[in-house]
Amino acid sequence: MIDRTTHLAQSLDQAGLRLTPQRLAICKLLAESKEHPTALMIYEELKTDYPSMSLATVYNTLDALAKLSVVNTLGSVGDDAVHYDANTDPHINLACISCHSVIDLQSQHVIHLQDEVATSSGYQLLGARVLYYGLCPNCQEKV
Amino acid sequence: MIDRTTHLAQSLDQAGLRLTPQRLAICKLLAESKEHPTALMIYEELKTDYPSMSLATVYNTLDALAKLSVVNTLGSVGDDAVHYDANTDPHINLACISCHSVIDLQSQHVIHLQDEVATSSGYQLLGARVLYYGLCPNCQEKV
DNA sequence: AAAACTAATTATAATCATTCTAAGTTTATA
DNA sequence: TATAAACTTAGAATGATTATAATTAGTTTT
Repeated sequence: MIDRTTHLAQSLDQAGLRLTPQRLAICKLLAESKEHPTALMIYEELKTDYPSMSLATVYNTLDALAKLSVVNTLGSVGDDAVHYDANTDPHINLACISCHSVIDLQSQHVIHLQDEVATSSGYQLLGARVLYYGLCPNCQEKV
Repeated sequence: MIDRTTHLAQSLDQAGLRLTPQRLAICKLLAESKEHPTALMIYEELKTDYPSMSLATVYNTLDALAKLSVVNTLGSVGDDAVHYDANTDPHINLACISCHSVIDLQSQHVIHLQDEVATSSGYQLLGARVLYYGLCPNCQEKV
């Protein structure tokens, strides 16, 4: 079982892209994060270790990873910024439109779903965005 | 079986919002469209009948409908613009990242999925975004 | 192991979807 | 009819993302 950081890095490598320290750091952060970060969030977190890092590099790397279908783009969650998910196994994302958190949810149904779409649609599938949104338990209390 | 345009209009009405001609036109277009339009697409289409229509009104109305959970926001489909879906019955959206078209797909699994998330997540669900993306049969040929 | 070439990064500027603001219109109400 | 509240409009502002140009790093050639 190959770890997720390696998987992302290998994908870049196999696509003929260089494994620069910046790219590796982005892969690592994205692979280990559970919070489905935006480009800006990644940039902010890496600033400490890579003070010269440019936001453009983050966007470029995320684009490359998305094109290689090893990360999914979840789109905005009420905060006008694209969130990314390095977990491309079939699963559900649950977003809170109040605190903008995103969590994962396992489900058998979503695995069947993916199979179904892949075989019956005629599309060459490159990614998925299975996201339900609403108020998380925490934010429901605040109302 | 109430028709979809009426449903959208009633939702605005019941929320205490006025049913202006602009809002009604937006509801109608959105309800009858099969192409999951963006704000700009709606604006362009309504320009002929409503030359004074402002893009801001389109955005405002879409926001209101989304907040009322009677339309879902699909996010971008490779074109950097948010697409909207007035069909909130559980179903799948299939997007082509090349021609930016979006079609619907029925599935039993997605109905179960919605039930499962609603009952087991603890979230107060307000909408869904079940979208698979890839290349449509048409665009596969072009490659 | 320097020269020549290519790829990647950076800083900054440009773009463009979306949101905000202020002014003017329409509708509802007294 | 006056008054206020809700809406629409046009245009300005915002801010995420993308493009550009210059610099740096890596690779290949000789």
